[in-house]
Amino acid sequence: MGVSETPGVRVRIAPSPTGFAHLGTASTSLYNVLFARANSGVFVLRVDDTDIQRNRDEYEKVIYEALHWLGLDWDEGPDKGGDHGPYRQSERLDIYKQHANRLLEAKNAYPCYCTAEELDAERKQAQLEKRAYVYSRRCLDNPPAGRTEFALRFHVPGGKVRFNDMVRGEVSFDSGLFGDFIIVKSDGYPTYNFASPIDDATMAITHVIRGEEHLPNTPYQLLVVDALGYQRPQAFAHMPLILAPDGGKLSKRKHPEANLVLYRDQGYLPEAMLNYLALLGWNPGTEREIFSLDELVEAFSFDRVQHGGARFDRRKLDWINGEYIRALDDDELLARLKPTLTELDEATLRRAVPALKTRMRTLAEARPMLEYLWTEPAPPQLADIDKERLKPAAVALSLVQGWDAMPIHDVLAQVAESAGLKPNDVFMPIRLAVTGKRISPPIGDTLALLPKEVAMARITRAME
RNA sequence: GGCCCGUUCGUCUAGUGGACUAGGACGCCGGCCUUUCAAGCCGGAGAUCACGGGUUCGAAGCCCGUACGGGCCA
Repeated sequence: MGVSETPGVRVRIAPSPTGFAHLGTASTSLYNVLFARANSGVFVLRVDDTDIQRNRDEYEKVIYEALHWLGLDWDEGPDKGGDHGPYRQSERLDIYKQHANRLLEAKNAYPCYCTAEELDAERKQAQLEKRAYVYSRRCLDNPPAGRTEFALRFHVPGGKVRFNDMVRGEVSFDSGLFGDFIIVKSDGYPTYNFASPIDDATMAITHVIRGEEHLPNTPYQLLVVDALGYQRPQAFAHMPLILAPDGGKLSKRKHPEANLVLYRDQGYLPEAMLNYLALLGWNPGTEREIFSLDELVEAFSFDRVQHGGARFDRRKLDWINGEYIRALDDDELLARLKPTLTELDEATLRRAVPALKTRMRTLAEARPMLEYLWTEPAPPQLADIDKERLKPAAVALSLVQGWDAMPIHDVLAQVAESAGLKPNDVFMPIRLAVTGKRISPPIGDTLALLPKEVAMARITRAME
């Protein structure tokens, strides 16, 4: 599309391994990958694990697994290595310490001995006086003596902080409103707004593409970068949040459906998922809706990204997923279905695929459709008239040449016609007899997928 | 509470001052097709463009305010 490449692009995601992989992580990763690929850049995975004390490895793997499922692979990361490691924040504590010392020496930071209670009091006082709270700078001007426990505060120089956002254009904040913020907590751990810009700078990240929730953090991080004498990223892109159906942020706690692998387990195709995620907050400016990853790389641009959050709509996802399933060729669909239907032999499944294809929005919907093939259904309660209708059908079926969908269907259609009935008057009792359900594949397929003896036995049983 | 972001059919969105009697998609409703369910095709309902001022010959689109929603900080 004539979009010129930016050389040397390096982008990153920095997920926290705090449980399951979140939809937002998938979405952010996707946009990073799109940008990296369009610019022949490098995609870095960094693990933001400074807050986590337990089970780090496991949660990290959960994220890897989810991203691999989507086909969003990274070039550098804890598991892959690279020239800008280490890629876990927990392994970079020395780096943060060095940088903190630099700021301390340059008087861009100072120790703060205030207790939580004192700070709280300051804040309440400000609220009482109805003015915006900023730290009093007591520990800069006149630190209390005799205390040993301290945090490190950044000495905010004041003035406007401006930066370029590829989604929103130039953004500016007044740093006079910030107050001196904490960069190292009293336990020695860096805060997010300290660690993150250091990582980005030392990892030579050129473009920071992340969720809109980080927009207010950006000026703090830029202040740190400037004070350290690093180059700022060339640009940021703050992507709209994925909202829950109720309009709030999709949170891990309140919304179990934020869990990415759930969608895999429920039978969504990764390529459909990516397609839908891309459309949440972005549009191509045309009426086209279906895009492969490669096509997204081609079509995507930040200036067509929405500024407000977008609600996650499962129904639209369902539709897109159905489109992808229908577009799969039979062999491919078979391969995707196989792992979820271990009860069935491959030959049977292969025969079922064509009939299933237009009937599924998710892979998981194949199961209730085919369950009768390995589970004997309870004998149906048929009305007497239906039992009567089964009799000529059973006779005709027993005489059928070749147990295949087409001849079976034709024979049953004849039975109905010669009895002066609508096809469904005959088909439905058979469907019920054989599957125990009102919904099943087309009648010929429903029968042909079962061995003839089994099908006949179920029909006979239903007539009793 | 402060700062920031946003507000067009139920949802995702098109729209960058006249082509807007506001377009598309999902969903919904109806019809056709049909063997149930789907798929497919055709049609329909659905948005006083959050509200109030202003600028302009002309505003969904620009400016100001209000309301509401969301995010961040504590």
